[in-house]
Amino acid sequence: MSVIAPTYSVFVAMPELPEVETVMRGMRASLEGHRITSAVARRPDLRWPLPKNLTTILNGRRIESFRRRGKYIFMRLSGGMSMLLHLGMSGRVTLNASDDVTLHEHVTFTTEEGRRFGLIDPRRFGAIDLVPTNEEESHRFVATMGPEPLSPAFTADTLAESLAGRRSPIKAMLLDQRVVAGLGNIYVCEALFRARIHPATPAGSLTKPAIRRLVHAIRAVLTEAIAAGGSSLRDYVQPDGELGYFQHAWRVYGRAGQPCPECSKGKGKEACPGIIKIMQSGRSTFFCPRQQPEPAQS
DNA sequence: AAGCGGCCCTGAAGGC
DNA sequence: TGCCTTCAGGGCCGCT
Repeated sequence: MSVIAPTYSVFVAMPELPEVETVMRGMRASLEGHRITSAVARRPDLRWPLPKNLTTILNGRRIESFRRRGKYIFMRLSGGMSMLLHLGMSGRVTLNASDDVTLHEHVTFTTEEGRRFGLIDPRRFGAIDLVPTNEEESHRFVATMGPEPLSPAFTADTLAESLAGRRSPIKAMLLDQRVVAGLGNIYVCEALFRARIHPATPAGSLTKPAIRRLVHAIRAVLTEAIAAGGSSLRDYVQPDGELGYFQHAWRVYGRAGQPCPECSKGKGKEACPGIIKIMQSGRSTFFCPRQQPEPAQS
């Protein structure tokens, strides 16, 4: 008999790559090798209709492994089937929680080994689908997705190629999952700040040094956030959920009106107006106008 | 065809 | 206190 960890839930406010990675690691630690003995779907759809035979197909299968692609989690099952999971905006996973069904807990399954998995998603922007394991990469959710930002395939050269000729603001381009996988509003803001790039810069006008800084900044912020989320998951065993601790490391996101953490360090900080918020394509963008000046017009 | 706005959904937060 | 409006955003859809 295996040791069952204390009850906990994995909560993330806005699941981007690091949060999805954290959730996937929690699922792997709790569920890998287990056999599903019951599955329940309490509504027919999330963002899209659930597979009609979802619970029937899950039932009896062994959970063999997990992997992440962008913001999607693949749970590979015995018999050559994979379940895709997207947490949308408000997705939360409970593992080994109580038998009580939580509000907005749309899907639940339990394992022979005594684990209970629950997917809670109030806004229902999340998704679940099934796909044969050998066809994972051609599933419509991931087929057109760009490179994993932490993989060797994501380089200044490949990013420059994607951005060439594009007049959209770099902020919008980085949110496009076809350009690079897994980034959302928070980490795009953070990466642009670290790379000292104005979010409205036309993507195709970025210089190669700027693109190199951007690739480095994206890798750094994601790596740090995964480390923080991981430690949060490892240490965190309360039932009611809490943000991973990386939220405290945000330098610009959600900090409108506050001093810029970079400008505050150096001379001339009185010339910095602090972090400001603008709207781009209906999304909020946070940046420092002094660290990230508007690009020179040419 | 690139680019952009609208839409889905619920809960939190702010205004009066 | 309570009701109302606004905002949050991932990703798809449709219009230009």
